[in-house]
Amino acid sequence: MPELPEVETVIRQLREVLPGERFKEFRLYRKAVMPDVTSTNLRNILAGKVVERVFRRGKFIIIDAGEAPYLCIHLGMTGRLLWGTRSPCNPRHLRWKSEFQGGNCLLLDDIRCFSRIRLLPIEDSYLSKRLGPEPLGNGFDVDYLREILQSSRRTIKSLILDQNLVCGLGNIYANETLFAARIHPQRQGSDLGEEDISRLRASIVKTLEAAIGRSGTTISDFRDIYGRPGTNQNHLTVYGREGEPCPMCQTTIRRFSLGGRSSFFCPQCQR
DNA sequence: CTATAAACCTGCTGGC
DNA sequence: TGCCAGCAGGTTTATA
Repeated sequence: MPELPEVETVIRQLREVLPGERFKEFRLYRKAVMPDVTSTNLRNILAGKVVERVFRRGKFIIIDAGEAPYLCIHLGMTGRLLWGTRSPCNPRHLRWKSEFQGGNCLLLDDIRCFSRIRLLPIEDSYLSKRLGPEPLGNGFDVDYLREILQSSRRTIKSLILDQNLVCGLGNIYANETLFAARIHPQRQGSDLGEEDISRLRASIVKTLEAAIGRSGTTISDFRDIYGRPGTNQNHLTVYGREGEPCPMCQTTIRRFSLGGRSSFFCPQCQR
């Protein structure tokens, strides 16, 4: 579910409510979502600390409470972070909860339990070194993109999905972006020319920014912190549209499997 | 180096 | 109506 635009939607809302909140108690209902620390341990480390800042790195949500390790949350496929003034009666698949002094709550609701919550040392090596640059940040320019593409024989789709190379794209936006750039998902990285690279970069930025402007894509599971869906699903060009006409040329959109994931493309527009 | 499959989970849909 | 196969926004690890 949550790719960069959905996570961005969530952190922008968290920024409105979390700073100033003081951690009090934690509940863990499914060990798998927080494998490295117990809730008792988490309380010992964070209780009494005040949230200072919330930010995003790729698809990770990071809560900074000052002189403490970062609370780092990844929503996996079906994770939702829900905000409540008290414990809401009905999060269907409650896996984890953080209670704040004063009665506010942050809940993790996740059907499939692929979400992960961890404590990370400030300046964690994974976030700073292993994860690629932000596609909407300064490091993601044409020179960088050319550098990572021209030396690789991998398909362009697997390259832009690789979080170590550029972070935040998932299957929906990889498909949408390649359509916008008129590039076939199976093209080899090293095969792309200067025009392709430049169009690809612009398409990634444009596609992600448009989706953020629409508060993310809700196929079925994504919700913001108040439980509301996004609207970008009404603007998808190829994802989930096998058999339908291409919005540009009316050619029938096709689907095939690449790296175990569905790829949608227009055989006319994308070469 | 690159690609594929499986594993981790649950729920929904479509075909028979 | 009921059952089962297949599929789903992600990531990591193993295998070829």
